Amino acid sequence: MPVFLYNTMSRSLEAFEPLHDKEVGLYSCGPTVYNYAHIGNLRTFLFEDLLKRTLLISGFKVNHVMNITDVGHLTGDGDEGEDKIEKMANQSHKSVWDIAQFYTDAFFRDYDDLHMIRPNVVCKATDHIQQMIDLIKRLEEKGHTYVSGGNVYFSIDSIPDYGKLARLDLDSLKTAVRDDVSSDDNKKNPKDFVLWFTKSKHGEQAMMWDSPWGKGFPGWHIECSAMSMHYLGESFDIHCGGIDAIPVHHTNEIAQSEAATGKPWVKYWMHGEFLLDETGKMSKSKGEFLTLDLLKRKGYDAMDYRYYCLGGHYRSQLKFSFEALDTARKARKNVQDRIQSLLREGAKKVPLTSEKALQYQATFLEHVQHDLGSPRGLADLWGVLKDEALDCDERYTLIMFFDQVFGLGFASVELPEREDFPSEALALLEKRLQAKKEKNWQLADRLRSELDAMGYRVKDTPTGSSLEKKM
RNA sequence: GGUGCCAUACCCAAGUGGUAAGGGAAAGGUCUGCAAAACCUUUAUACAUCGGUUCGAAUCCGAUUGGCACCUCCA
Repeated sequence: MPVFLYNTMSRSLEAFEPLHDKEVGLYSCGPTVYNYAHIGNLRTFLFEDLLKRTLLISGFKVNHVMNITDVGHLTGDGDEGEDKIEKMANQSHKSVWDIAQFYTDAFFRDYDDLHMIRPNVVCKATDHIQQMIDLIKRLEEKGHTYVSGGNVYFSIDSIPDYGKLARLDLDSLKTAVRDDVSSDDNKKNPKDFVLWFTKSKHGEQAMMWDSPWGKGFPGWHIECSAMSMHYLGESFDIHCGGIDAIPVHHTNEIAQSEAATGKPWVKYWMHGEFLLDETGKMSKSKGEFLTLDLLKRKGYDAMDYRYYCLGGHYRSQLKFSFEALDTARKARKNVQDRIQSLLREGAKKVPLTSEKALQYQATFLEHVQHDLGSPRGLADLWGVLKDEALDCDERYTLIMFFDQVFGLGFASVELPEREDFPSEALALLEKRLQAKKEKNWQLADRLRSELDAMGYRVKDTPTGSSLEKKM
């Protein structure tokens, strides 16, 4: 069963075939480390993790490279722009290196919390300045560049197919439509973009390097081209990122990469849709800055957010709300409760042999291999949890198999231990049991509400009473 | 102005031309001293509207209405 993926380049579903049999070169656009990631940023990384896990379970070997943008990502265009990290450093009176390190660390804490499998290579832009300079030199030799106003520009008119990924109609595009972006008069074509800056209105920066064009710093797009080719070769399989990267960032990456090598660069382009909030696109400046840390402070688990994201397809916009997150939390908890009751029955992993179990496995794979159909996969999970034709071991085994794709940590679900509860709560529970025996319902009910006030729910079963921490 | 996407039950949300997944919520029932939990059952003659193609459309085409994103900060 092949894996079908939606390729932005062809705007259609394609059977996935890597360039080199079962080895996949995967490059994902990493974070710009000037601030915390918000949960919308994280959704894109979760999509990429889902992609990687789906490829892994389908028998591919994945070589995953992700960049860290720690220089060159400007707040605006041309020499108007200010480096995002430099700006943050100035505001907080820290060095740019400290800022980059701080937010890189914060990013990977979220990454780990969300059970995302770390990339094989994480590369920082500032460690690959030489590769970028070399790439710009190649472009220069082939006549794709010009120097104007002190900066090196890529000339989009030097290639025949600029904008093919986004299907841009160059004649009808407006430039600088947004109020906060002004056009750059140094450009021959307003769509040209900077490869190397030596001039910035904001003057000397902390991050500057010598180059054949003078002391300066790289443009934003060049880092992904230089590093991806450095680690994955001049042609590789999959490049992914957020949907916003299509018209500019990825368009420019393709232009400069293919102009430099003369070869097709990336075989499959994949893009994750946005997570929206009530106001529309999620932002770091307006409204509540929704970080994973904030969700955790509000009492959610990182896995609640992961479950929430899996419930929607990666190519659909998802409108975030705490109500929706509550739903995901409840659903995930219900899954865990069911796993616990399987464990109570002594569930263990076994080889799957029954026709029914194998059918579930095949159906699940078909769903996730169909352009990462995680919502269908979750429905399959519920099917397994509820299907009494499966025995306890089969169900447990299937759940563990599915979780290789979900990454929801179901393998670490264990039976709750009584010791998890404070002794005073257990003492109250014991007293209530006694009161019940004596048919002292008043006392029993009072003890139950006391426990409730402490945050514990009493569950009476035929075999006795137990506690459960309320959410 | 250009480009792309979306409108499915109370809410979230899948749907790959063949007769509407799943979750949450709610209601009824079983159980219970009463609750809670658990378990069972129920909840879309139909997928924004109007046309068209087809034996057959939520799925394809066109128009209309409403919403969103992008067009050099952006995941």
